[in-house]
Amino acid sequence: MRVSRVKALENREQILETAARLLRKHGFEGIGVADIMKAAGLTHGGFYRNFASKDDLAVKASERAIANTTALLKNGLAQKPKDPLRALIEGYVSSAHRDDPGSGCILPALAVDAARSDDPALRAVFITAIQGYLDQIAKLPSANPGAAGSRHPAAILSEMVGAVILSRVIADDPLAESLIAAVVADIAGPSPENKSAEE
Amino acid sequence: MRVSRVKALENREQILETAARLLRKHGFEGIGVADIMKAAGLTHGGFYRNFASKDDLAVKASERAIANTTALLKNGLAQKPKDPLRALIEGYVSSAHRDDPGSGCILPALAVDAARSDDPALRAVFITAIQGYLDQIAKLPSANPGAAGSRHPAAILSEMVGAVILSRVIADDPLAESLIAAVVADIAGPSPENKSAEE
DNA sequence: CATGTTGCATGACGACCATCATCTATCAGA
DNA sequence: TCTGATAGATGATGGTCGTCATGCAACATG
Repeated sequence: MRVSRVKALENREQILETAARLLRKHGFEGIGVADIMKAAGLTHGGFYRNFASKDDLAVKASERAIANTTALLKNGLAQKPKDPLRALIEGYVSSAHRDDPGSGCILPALAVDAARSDDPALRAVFITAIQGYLDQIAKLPSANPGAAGSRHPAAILSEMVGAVILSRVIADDPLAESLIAAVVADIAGPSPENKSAEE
Repeated sequence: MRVSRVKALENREQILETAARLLRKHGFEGIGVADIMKAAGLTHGGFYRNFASKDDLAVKASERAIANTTALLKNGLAQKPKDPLRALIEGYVSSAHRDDPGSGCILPALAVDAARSDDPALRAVFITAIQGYLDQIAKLPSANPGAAGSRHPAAILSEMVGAVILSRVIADDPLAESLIAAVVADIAGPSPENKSAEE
């Protein structure tokens, strides 16, 4: 079953995108090569012509996932230049992000799996991702020049990641919504529409 | 190979403690029943006389892990009644906790695995654990009655959990230490010994 | 148009896994 | 002391997994 070169490239793309989604959803050990290939519309046979191993796929798919979400992030922030920190947090710490790990940030989805791995290449990908987030947050104009002061980017990122993970555990429990609301307010301050009621 | 009743109880305890440690270290899918039993000094044969399934063990071992760490927590806090929030954070967001997931809090270790699970019993255990932490934090005398104000417990817990997870990813990188320091200072304020240099 | 090349399907292999059946040696109660 | 009960060892089973060998059909080059 040979296929044209452009089709072969499309297939590889499809494998990468599918893997990026399924690995985030099920974890590195929660889904197998055969299932990923099947979801990509192929059989498991051609896998090792595209990737050296499942670990190799994990690295490439993680890089792809990061690239996709950072692109989304930049687009989202560019459209809301007024309060970028709030825009970031409201998108990140949200029920939509909680309910769709397959197309969300890799940190709440896979950081724990990466921490358990002893593959240096995989860890490097995640370290770079963390650094990227920290740099992005540091560049954000401090949205809270007042009482709360401007916090260290590592503190903000930790809170974002932890909030998404905890909200995924409690998921359908009403507690999840209040947790999300509390964290958004904690980082970005009280929501603008309620601001007049403050002080 | 029958064994006395007290010995049988000891064995069950040993399985639980070993499982609580190894599951936190490797994740629910990262270690098997046979390896847990071997580490507990037994063979895999007697497992199903003690537990209904591996999922059942995951529930019981998670409960055990929570009981152990909350006991440690209460002891630690009782010995430092001056600034309990700081004591909590300095113990939780620390390189010691980062480097030993096997005897640490289950939330950074296993919450992601629990979120992926569809076992209601397992999820219930983790929801209870989160609630317990939130209640404990809420009861803590607000250590920052000043500028930073008293934050929502969910915000503090999210930051704690996220910080430990991220620090485990970057582990040996020097970035890990600065992340820990930044988060501790963010939650508990500047460390007391440096306090005179503040303001 | 001819032919060597190659992407992918089929299928198999060995390792590992959760689970269970069976056996046996020892304990606990009479 | 005798005997039924049982904790745990041994071993097997069916399933899943990552990985690879082989074969084929279609492409790209001449």
